[in-house]
Amino acid sequence: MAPTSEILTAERILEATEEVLRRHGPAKATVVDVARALGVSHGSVYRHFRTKAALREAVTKRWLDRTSLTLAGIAAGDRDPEARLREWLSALFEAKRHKAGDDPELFATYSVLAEENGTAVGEHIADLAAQLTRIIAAGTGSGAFSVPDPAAAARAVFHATGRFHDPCYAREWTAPGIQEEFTAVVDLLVRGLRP
Amino acid sequence: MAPTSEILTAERILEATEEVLRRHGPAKATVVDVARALGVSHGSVYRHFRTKAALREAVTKRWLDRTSLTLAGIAAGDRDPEARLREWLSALFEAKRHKAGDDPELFATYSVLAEENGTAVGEHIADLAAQLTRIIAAGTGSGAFSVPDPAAAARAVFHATGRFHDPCYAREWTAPGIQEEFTAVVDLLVRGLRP
DNA sequence: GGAATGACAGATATTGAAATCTGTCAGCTG
DNA sequence: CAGCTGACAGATTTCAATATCTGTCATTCC
Repeated sequence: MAPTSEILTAERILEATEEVLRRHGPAKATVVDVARALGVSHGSVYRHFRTKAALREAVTKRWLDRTSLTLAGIAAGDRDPEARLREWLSALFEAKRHKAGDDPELFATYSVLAEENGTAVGEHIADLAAQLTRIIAAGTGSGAFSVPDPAAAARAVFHATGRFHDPCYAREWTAPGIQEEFTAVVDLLVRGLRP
Repeated sequence: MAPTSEILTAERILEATEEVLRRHGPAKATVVDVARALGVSHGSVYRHFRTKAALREAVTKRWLDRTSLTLAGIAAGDRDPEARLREWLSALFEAKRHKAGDDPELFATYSVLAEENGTAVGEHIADLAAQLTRIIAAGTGSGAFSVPDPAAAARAVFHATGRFHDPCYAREWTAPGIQEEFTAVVDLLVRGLRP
């Protein structure tokens, strides 16, 4: 089960940590568990990550980066900016909603990790805001949108749609009518961006 | 300290409960504490409130109603709808921000109460949304706004400004630049409401 | 010699017994 | 007799002893 033959890398530790977090949850996942899963002593884990907090932060970053990547594909698309904006926001909502709905425990686990890694989350949000900025800037270029500051508008759009991507609202994502709420907010924002 | 002379009313119990919650916090405030503060036995409290949960819900409702009342004054004002909308949203944000900033512990206490009383919060939100609906409907009447469904638009505006009134964002209300973020979101929404 | 180990000290979490609390109700009291 | 009390059973919380974990480092092992 635990291949001691392979070299111990940061990558393998991160994978084992994700598995331990999935199995035990954020409160009970220990460094000793991770070491056990890898068939090494916990001292070896500390050779690659200075503290438990650093290990958890690295796992959090990996998780956040995976979402960023999917959305980056949409942001870089060639559809007209308004459609791209709607698609991007829908994709973000869909992704979050499915993660929360398919495996609530795992989602709760990563929500806890996100809570304790404000910095990593901040960078992730900055990354997403940058993607939004590119879409909105493309819109101002093509005349589809008209805003004084695309970056500020992007942050505003991101904040205004928080209800549909912030984990603290996860429990409401299964409520009936949530899709209509989402559409209503996006429609209002898109109208606000147009000339 | 505890005037046993007066008649024990639901009102007096609610006041004592607020005081106990303020002193001990939501986790340690017990029905026995409330009874002690009133100089009566805890059995008497149960004569007015069937359960501890019912008592806490009543306190929550009172607290929420106090906010609703202040805002109702603005919603019923006679300024032009756009100014009234901006004023109403600013007042909501200001009220929350001050409550959270002036006495963080009390705010945290009431946030916990709100968490456990989803129904009361739901009614409060419906109430606020109704106030917003009145403002927006006035705007569609005067031609300041143009929306197909004022009630839906009101909900959308309320949800889109969640970052500036939902307790789960309280920690960000002291961040520098929050006022600019607020203005950016409100500007975007107001533009979206205009014809 | 570079990577891994495991014993260790201090910090944190778990556990189960004791204390407190919730909700009820028969009876007291004014 | 309407309102209040206080004893009670079962649920929940507290607390201190016990166990586990984190992070270090001298030592071991290829």
